[in-house]
Amino acid sequence: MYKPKLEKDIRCPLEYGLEIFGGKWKSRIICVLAEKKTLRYSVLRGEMSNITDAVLAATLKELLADGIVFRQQFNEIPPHVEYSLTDKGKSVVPILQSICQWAGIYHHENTECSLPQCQKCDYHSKK
Amino acid sequence: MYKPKLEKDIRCPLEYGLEIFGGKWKSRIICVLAEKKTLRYSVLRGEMSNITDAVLAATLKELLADGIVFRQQFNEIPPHVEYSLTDKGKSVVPILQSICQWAGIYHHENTECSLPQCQKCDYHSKK
DNA sequence: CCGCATCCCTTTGGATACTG
DNA sequence: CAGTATCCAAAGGGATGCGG
Repeated sequence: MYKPKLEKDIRCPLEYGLEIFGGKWKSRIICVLAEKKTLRYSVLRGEMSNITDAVLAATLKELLADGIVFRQQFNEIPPHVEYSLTDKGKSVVPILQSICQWAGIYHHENTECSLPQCQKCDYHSKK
Repeated sequence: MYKPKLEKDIRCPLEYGLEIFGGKWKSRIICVLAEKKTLRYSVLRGEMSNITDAVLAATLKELLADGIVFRQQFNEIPPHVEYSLTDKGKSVVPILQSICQWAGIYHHENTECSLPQCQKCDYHSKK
C-alpha cells in the first residue's frame, strides 16, 4: 500500500544543508565528481564499491532535484549519460573539505581512508 | 527481542564527521548549547519543541559517547544534570556556521528559521 | 528530575530481477 | 547502457509509561 510522504518539518538552513549532502552516499558521489569532473553512470558506479543500481540511481535523482549534479544524456549508439557537478554542487566541496579536516583531527583511529573507493576523500587534503 | 548492532562500515573522515552532527537533532542540540553554554536536561528539552525524552536522552548519549557534550550530575536535593559542549563540541560550531551560510544562499524559500526553537540558528549569523 | 523500556511506525538503504 | 520494479531488512525516530 502506497503511503504519501508526510509533510516535512520546516527546517532551518542548517538542516536543509545537511539534507543535501548528509545522505549515506551523497558526499562520496560529490567527492568523486569533484575529482573526476565528469563521469558516465557505469564509471561512477565503478568508483563506489558495493553500491547497487537502485540506490545509486535514487541518490543521483535526489542530487539532481537539489541542483547538485548535472545530467547530460547522449542518445547515440550506444547511448550513455554523463554526470557532473553544477556550480551549486561545486560550492559544497569546501564545506566537505572542512568537515574532513575537522574529522581528521579527532578521528585518529582511521584518519586515512581505508576504503579504496574512498581515496577520493584525499581530494580534500590534496593541494 | 534485542538485536546487536551490525558492524559499521569503515568510514572515511568525512563520513565520520557527518555521523557526529548529521543526525536529526544533533545539530540543533549543539546550536542550543553553543548559545546557552550550559543547560539542565529539562531546560534543554524545553528549547527543542516536540522532542521526546526517549529521543533526547538517546541523542545526548551519542553526543556524549562521541565526546561532543559534557555531562555533569549534581546529586543534591533535588538532583539535576547539566550539559555543555566540550572543546571538541565547540570546534564543530564553525562548521555548522559555514553550512548554515551556504544553505542561506541557496535555500531561498526559508532562509529565516521559522521554528522558534530554531532561532538558535541565528547563532550562526550573529556577530 | 532525569531518563530508560517497550512497542511501533516511518524512512532509508539494499538485493534481485528485469526493461527501453 | 542506464536505469526501474519489487520486495525486504534495518535503523531512526516517536509515544507512552515506568523507575532510580
